[in-house]
Amino acid sequence: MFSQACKYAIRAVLYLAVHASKGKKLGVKEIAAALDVPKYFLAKILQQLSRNNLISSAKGPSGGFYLSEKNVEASLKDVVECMDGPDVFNACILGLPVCSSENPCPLHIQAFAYREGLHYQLKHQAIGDLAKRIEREEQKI
Amino acid sequence: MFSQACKYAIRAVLYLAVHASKGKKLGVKEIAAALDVPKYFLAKILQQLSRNNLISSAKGPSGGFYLSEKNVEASLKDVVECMDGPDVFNACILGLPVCSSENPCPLHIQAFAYREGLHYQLKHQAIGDLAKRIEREEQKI
DNA sequence: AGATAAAAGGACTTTTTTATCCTTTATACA
DNA sequence: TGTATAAAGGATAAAAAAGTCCTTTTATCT
Repeated sequence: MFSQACKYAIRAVLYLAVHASKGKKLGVKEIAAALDVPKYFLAKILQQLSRNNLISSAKGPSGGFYLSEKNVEASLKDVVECMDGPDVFNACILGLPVCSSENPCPLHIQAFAYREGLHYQLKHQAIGDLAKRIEREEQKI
Repeated sequence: MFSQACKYAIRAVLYLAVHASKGKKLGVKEIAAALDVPKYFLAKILQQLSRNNLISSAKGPSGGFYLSEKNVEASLKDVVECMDGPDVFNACILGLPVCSSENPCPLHIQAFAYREGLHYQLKHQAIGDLAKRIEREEQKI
């Protein structure tokens, strides 16, 4: 479903949402260690998220990554599309160039409901709200 | 979700279910042309499916691929697991090593329905039945 | 101003996936 | 029995994804 980079991105964003803030930035090293993820690869991913204004960063001593108030309002759908492109939730499950409700591939019906469901959920939940649930339920990231 | 090889495999199997039979075998070349898929790559995929008894084949003149009566009773879940391994429908969407209903990742609830629903549908529908529907509704493969 | 810390960016390597080609084996049929 | 046909199998090539390293830029603090 998601590329490795996208998985790391989602986890990093959620980790930042829970553990960082403008006053408490986190460096790549810390995040990579906490998530048990390759450090340099994660650095690239955070760069990309930062360039696309999905996370915030500061250089220099006491610098690092965090989520601004604006960032917290975005959704994981934005993160996913930033990493894996805009078609993740629309592409045909069999890779057919044309596949829609009018012109469905043999698995369209089976795949549509579920994919669309995930899409909807990721789209309509703010990262900040998700983070609150994660804290409340003490979920691992 | 599925690897390219897996997508080709699903399409090839359905194509055989609709267009081939023991009395009317199809060669790689024909199938590849019909599906607009790389020929040699498809050959490898058909080999693998054949080795795992998900499709049938015959060498020599008037040889080719087809589905036996047994093959037709299998499900696309078998095809998918043959190509992408047994964990496709169980693996955590974020790649976490432990992720279950008891110990859910932050996206477990959202993803579970999606994956499990597709899994169920692919598992409980025989390839032969799917093929009938494809013919009836004149769907593209 | 100088030293240090951390992200940004570019270049590169490794691994995996996708795709191609060539040789061998099996079989049908004249 | 020889020839042609088609899958099976092995080896390799090309492309994409994952992962690493090095240099530059920006900021902080003394």
